[in-house]
Amino acid sequence: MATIKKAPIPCTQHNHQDCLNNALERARSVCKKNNARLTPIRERVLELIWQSHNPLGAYDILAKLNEDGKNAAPPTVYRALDFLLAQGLVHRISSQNAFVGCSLTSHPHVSQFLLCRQCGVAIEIESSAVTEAIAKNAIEYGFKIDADTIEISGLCQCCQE
Amino acid sequence: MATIKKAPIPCTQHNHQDCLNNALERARSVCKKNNARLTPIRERVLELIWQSHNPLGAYDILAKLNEDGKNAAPPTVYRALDFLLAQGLVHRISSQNAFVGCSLTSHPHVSQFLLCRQCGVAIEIESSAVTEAIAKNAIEYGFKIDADTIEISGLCQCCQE
DNA sequence: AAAAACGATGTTATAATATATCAATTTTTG
DNA sequence: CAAAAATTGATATATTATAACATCGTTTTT
Repeated sequence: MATIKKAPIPCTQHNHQDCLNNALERARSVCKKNNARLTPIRERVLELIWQSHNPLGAYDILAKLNEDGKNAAPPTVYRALDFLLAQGLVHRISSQNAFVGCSLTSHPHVSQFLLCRQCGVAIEIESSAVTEAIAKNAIEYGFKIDADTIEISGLCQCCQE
Repeated sequence: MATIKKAPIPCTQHNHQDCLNNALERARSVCKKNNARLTPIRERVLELIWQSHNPLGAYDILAKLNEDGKNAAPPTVYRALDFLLAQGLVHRISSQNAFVGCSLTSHPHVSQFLLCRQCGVAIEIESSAVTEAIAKNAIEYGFKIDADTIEISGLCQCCQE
């Protein structure tokens, strides 16, 4: 029954509860389709990551997880992250050793982000022009691409005042 | 007196001594121009990084450095790396927590690599099409770019047999 | 040339990120 | 239900990176 609409620009005012709900709903649907188990821990980790559009470190996730009264250890978080990464539900932001929810429904192997160095927001983009330009270049070198990882740092719209 | 010629494709057979010599010579020239001091430690670290076209971890560099009989500590290496990064002489490969020599003479703020998951080679590319496609996308989001970081993983030509 | 200022390095300790290993438990499968 | 497989718990440790302060050397100023 969900209406298709353009996702909001993360760094601008928006109803973030919608982002969270969409992400969780999509996670359930993806896992069902892949016959993968979205266990309570995994769902909780995804929910924590989606508290904002800013990448979150594994140990920050761990701390938030343990605010519930649990006493989880690092492997708990990293295993949940591995699962979510494999399902294409989160992305790893290498330049920050942190993790952010995937905003897109397609191309799970492509990861293209604009990262604000001020407020920390991660804006996921989906540029076929970029993907194609890279593919073209790879061909020149006889290189066979598995995965794109693109992390562009700078200042988001809101942080340019 | 150096003849301008196209750099070899790193994963293919080539006279690597030339790569090393070019890199060191360029380092001296860049540092002179920037009025920066290419001290013995810094030059040695750069030399170690240029032992191959594969990104090298900080602690691997440290180990090689200490093979000379020294007993350096991590900060020694990280400080040298910070310097070399600032001079645009090496790049950080975030997805590997490793460092590789810069093969190009221009655009020190742009970092575009094809990374072979088999042999580990890092092929630095310089695609204005990619850069422009990203710039165009950033404009859509009102995003002001500081630095591109592009790390494409896959299989290099030599590893596709 | 002596003193001061600055940059580079040495040294120790520790922070931050990530994984290996094995045991216990839960879920699924036959 | 029993066996197999997947998930989680728990402990230890590996890997990557930085903070803080002391020392040394070079350059600049007087």
